Amino acid sequence: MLDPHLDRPLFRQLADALRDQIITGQLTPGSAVPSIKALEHRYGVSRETIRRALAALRVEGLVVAERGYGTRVVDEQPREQVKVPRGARVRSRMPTEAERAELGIEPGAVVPVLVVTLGGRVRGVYAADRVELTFS
Amino acid sequence: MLDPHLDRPLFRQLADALRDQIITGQLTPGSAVPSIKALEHRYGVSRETIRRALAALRVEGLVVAERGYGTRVVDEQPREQVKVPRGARVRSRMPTEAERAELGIEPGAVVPVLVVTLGGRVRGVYAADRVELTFS
DNA sequence: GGACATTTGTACGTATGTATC
DNA sequence: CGATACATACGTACAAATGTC
Repeated sequence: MLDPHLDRPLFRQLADALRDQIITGQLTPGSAVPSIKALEHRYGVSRETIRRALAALRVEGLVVAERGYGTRVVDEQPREQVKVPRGARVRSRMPTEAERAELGIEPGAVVPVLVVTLGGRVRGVYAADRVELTFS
Repeated sequence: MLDPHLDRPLFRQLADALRDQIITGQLTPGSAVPSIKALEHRYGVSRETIRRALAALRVEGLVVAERGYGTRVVDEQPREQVKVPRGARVRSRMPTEAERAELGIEPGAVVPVLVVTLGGRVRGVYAADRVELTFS
């Protein structure tokens, strides 16, 4: 399955394989990703390789890890519609630690924030996986 | 400086220290972050701990790593102003690999994308570190 | 509550590959 | 070509959180 001789790093090959399983529905939202130990046996690579592959998927926002429990495919939540006033400007970036805490972004989840400003003043900071901005 | 007995993991303490140096201007945009070896000596922790700290800062979009050269503090670019039409909706998420390639997001950089849709159809996908949406 | 197995998190060591200077 | 610097990948050990019996 994984080929150390390919140009692509092993952990990326593994991430590709798992991503494919998520996209094709073999791993469904909310379901558990096989444990690190299981993946070690399944793919014959070391723990670090597994962990880096899972870390890459976390960065893509596809999975979240929970200590003592396991890693699961993210279950998309219904999004709140947030109205953006005229004249506003919108940026997106990664949150600071303080923002993570305030917005309740789970440790291990990689979620951008949407920042709405009006006249240079911040009007709102939103976790990007829970809102959709509307311009109307 | 770093204290293994604190509740906070070493690599996060180190990330905090480096982030502080960036925010306070001791490490200026575009300047080099000390090399992994230098940081090993400076803080007395292992290479992996250093790398995880730097990885955390990359996830925050504060630094980028360049193989064979080093790690440097990101230099914020002037942002293109993109007008959003009435009725549009905007989401933000992490890019797919294909989008990364298309938008020219460097490997190792953690940059969200802004997705503008109108009537359910995608009108634009932008690298979040290079644009600001305006609604007027 | 306590004991235990499972699972992820953290942290160290070591070796090799690859790109830049 | 050599030195430097980051990337990948193996191994090991212990800590911390969770669930089960």
